[in-house]
Amino acid sequence: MKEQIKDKKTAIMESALKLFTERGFHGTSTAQISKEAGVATGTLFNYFPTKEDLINSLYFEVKGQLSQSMGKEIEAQSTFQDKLRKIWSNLIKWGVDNQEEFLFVGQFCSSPYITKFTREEVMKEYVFLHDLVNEGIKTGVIRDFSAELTIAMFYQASRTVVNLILDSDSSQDKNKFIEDGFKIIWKGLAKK
Amino acid sequence: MKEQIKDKKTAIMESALKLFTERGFHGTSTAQISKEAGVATGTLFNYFPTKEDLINSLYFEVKGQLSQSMGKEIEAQSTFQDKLRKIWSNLIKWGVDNQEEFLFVGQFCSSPYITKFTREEVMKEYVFLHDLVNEGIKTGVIRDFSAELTIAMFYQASRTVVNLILDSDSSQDKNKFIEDGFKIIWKGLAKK
DNA sequence: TCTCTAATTGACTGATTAGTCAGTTTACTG
DNA sequence: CAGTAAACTGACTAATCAGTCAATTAGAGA
Repeated sequence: MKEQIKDKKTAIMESALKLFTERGFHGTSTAQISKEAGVATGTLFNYFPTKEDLINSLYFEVKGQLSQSMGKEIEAQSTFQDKLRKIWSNLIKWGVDNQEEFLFVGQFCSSPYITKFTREEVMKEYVFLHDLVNEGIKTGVIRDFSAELTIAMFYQASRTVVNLILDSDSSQDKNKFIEDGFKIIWKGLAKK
Repeated sequence: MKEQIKDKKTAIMESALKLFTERGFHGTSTAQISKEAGVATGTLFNYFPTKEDLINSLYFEVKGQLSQSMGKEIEAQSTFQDKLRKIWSNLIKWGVDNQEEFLFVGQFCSSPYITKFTREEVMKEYVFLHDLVNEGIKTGVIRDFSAELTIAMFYQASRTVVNLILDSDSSQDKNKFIEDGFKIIWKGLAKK
């Protein structure tokens, strides 16, 4: 039964994710979500007391996945620049490979749903990025701006590149965007 | 009567803008909008055949305002860097001074409402930015990346800074964010 | 003042919404 | 097998939705 539980719950979350990115939060009804998941309406409310709970759970789930993908194989990188480069490509790969999740995060973050509390709560998962940036500043590899600004500029730049890739038809532009995007943000942040 | 028309129409648009940023598109009903505007429901549908028409009109209106603010006093600037610097501060000033409009644009652009067509349609207003960037590339002031990438990185960086300012309590951080943000994006884009 | 036209109104409609709950099925235990 | 607890169902509800339209109001010209 444990397996069943997970099956239905994930089915609901997957359907919700798909429909939310297609039609928006309020544009998607709980009835549509349960139908798409092949589940009764009541089951949805068994797992998520309200629709807003579902949206929030989805956001934490997706942000967790993103944060995990982001940190992959960083230790294997020797220089600070290589580490940042790896995070850069991890972020972009995640966005391109998980288009729905990527769009969902964008939608959620620009929506009135997100509170300052939620944003700060999620930020906790990015402590290691914060530490890395502070280390880079201390060792003089990157310029001494506030870590908040540095991280935000870096993260949003990666989102910009993903959006360009998703809009672009040609797949050869893809790598150019990734390379050139990093050139821009790295030169902007690096000390020399 | 001409005056009346404009009064009611703008009242509707202003109320819609306010409520959309507070509660999202689907989260705001046409009844709420008309009530807030001090107008009957029927009047709203007199000016905007459907709710989607209202949202779209609002987007074009707001983007027009933004594009106008962005280009202010550029001719007065002599160097290319000064021009970009002016656009940078214009963009940020607009976002900070027109918070609702700023958030609305963000919400709309990340929503499923926006089509590739709408995005391209709005892009036409930014031809002068495109020209400026191409000129910068040709004269060797900025690095030779695709104008699309350059503009997107620059524009999104300015949005990032506005978001940081809106989240920040201290007003002395504000100028620091604007200054440092430009340092980052300029060094990233400039040739030397 | 009267007339005509266009703007405005808000009660109304059929459809849809988030969420409920009494009853049914399922799977495990003893 | 019987007993039980939890998962699951879907018809149901009160509220709300986008959009309509017949009736009313207001202003401009004669």
